[in-house]
Amino acid sequence: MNTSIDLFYRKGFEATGVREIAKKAEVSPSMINYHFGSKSGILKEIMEIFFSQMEEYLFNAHVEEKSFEERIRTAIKSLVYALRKNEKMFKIIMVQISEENKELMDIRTNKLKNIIFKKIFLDEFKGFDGNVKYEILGPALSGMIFSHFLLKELIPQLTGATFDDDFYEIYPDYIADIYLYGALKKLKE
Amino acid sequence: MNTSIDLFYRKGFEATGVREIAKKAEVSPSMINYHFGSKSGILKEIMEIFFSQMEEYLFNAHVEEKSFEERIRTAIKSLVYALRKNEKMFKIIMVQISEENKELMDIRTNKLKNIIFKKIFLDEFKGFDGNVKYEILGPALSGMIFSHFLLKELIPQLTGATFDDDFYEIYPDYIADIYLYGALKKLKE
DNA sequence: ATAATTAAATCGAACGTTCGTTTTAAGGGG
DNA sequence: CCCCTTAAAACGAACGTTCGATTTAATTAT
Repeated sequence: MNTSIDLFYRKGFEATGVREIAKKAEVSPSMINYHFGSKSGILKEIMEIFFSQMEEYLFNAHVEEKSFEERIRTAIKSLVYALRKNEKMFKIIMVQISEENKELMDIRTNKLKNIIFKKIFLDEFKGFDGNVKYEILGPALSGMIFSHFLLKELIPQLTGATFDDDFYEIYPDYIADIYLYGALKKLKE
Repeated sequence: MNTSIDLFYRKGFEATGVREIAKKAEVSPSMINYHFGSKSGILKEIMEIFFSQMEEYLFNAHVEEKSFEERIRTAIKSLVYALRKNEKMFKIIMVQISEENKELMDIRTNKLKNIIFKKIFLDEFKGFDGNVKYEILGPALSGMIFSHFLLKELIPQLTGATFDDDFYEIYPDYIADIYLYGALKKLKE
C-alpha cells in the first residue's frame, strides 16, 4: 500500500506498473492480485483508507455550538490537518481516477459529499438567507485548501515558499482570515 | 490535437493510447509520430498552445495604472476568462504531466511563473510592506480559481451548481468580493 | 506546357516491448 | 489442512514506435 501510494502520487496511476510496485515493495507480483484483486483494487483500497481517516479526523471537530466564525475556523483547521496527514492519498483520489471508471467515480463523489462537503461546508453555512451563493462560497473556501495540496509540488517553485511545520502553524488561521475578512484587511495590517 | 485534448482531459494522458487518438481523429497512428515526434510531443504542443493563448489573453488586461482593488478585479476577470477558454488544456497541463518527465515539468514551471504568476499575482501585490505573506495570499486567490477548473466535473455533483454563461457572468466579481472583503460581508448582504 | 524531380503527407502492417492478469508448482506456519 | 507467500512461466492484449510503400503537392527542367 505505501509503495503504491508513493508511486501513484509521483508517477500517476496509469504510469505505474504492477511489476514496479511489487519490486519496490519486495513482494511477488502475484501477491498484488491475490490481495487486491486487481490493480484498481489498490486504488479502491486507497480510497477506503483515505475516507475513513478523513471521517475520523473531521468527526473530532465538534462544530455544533459555536459562532459561524468559530465554526469556519475549526473546520479549516481540521480539514488542513486531516489533508496534510493524507496528502498523497488525497491527490491520487482527486486527480488519478479516470472518468471511465464509473465505480470509483461514484464512490468518490458520495464520500466527498457525505464526509467533507456535508460535514465541513454545508453545516457551517446554515442559518443564512437564501440569496447567498453557497455554490460559490463553499468551493471558494475548499478550493483554497484543496489546491494547496493538489499543487503542493508546484507552489514552492513558483513562490519560494517552504511548507514546514512552522508554515502549517499559521496557515489555517491565515486562510480563515482571508476567507472571513478578506485580503485587503490582511494587507493593511 | 482536438481529439488528443478531449481524450487526455477525460481519460488522462497515460490512459489514452496513440491508436485511440488516431482512430477517433480518423488518421493513421503513424501520423502522430510523424507530426509530433512522439506521444509526449502532443503534450508539449498542448503546453505551447495553451501558454501562448494565456499570454495573449492576459496581456490584453492592462493593470498598471489602477488601484489595487481594480487591479485584482481585472486580474481575476481575465484569468477566469482565459482559463475558461482553455479549461481542458489547463487541467491536462496541471494534472497530467508526470514528475518523471523533467523536460515538460521545467517548461511548465517556467511558463507558469512568467506568464501567470508574475503577470497576474506578483505585479498586483507591489507596494505593500514586507511582513505580508504573499506566499499565502497569492496561492489563496489562484487556488480558488484554479480548483474551480481542476475540479469542474466534481463540483456540480456535490453542490448542484451549473456552470453556464450566467454563472460566469457573476463569478469573477463574486470571487473578487470574497477575496478582497471576505465571505462574512457577502453573507451579511 | 509538359515532363521530371523532389518534398511532404499519409497509410497499413509490423516491430519489439510491456501491460495486467492467471496459472503452475513448491514451500512454510499456525 | 488451509492460508500466505514465493518464483517462474505464460497469456492475450495493448503499448509506442518504425517501416517501406503510396499518394499528393510543389518545384524545376526542358
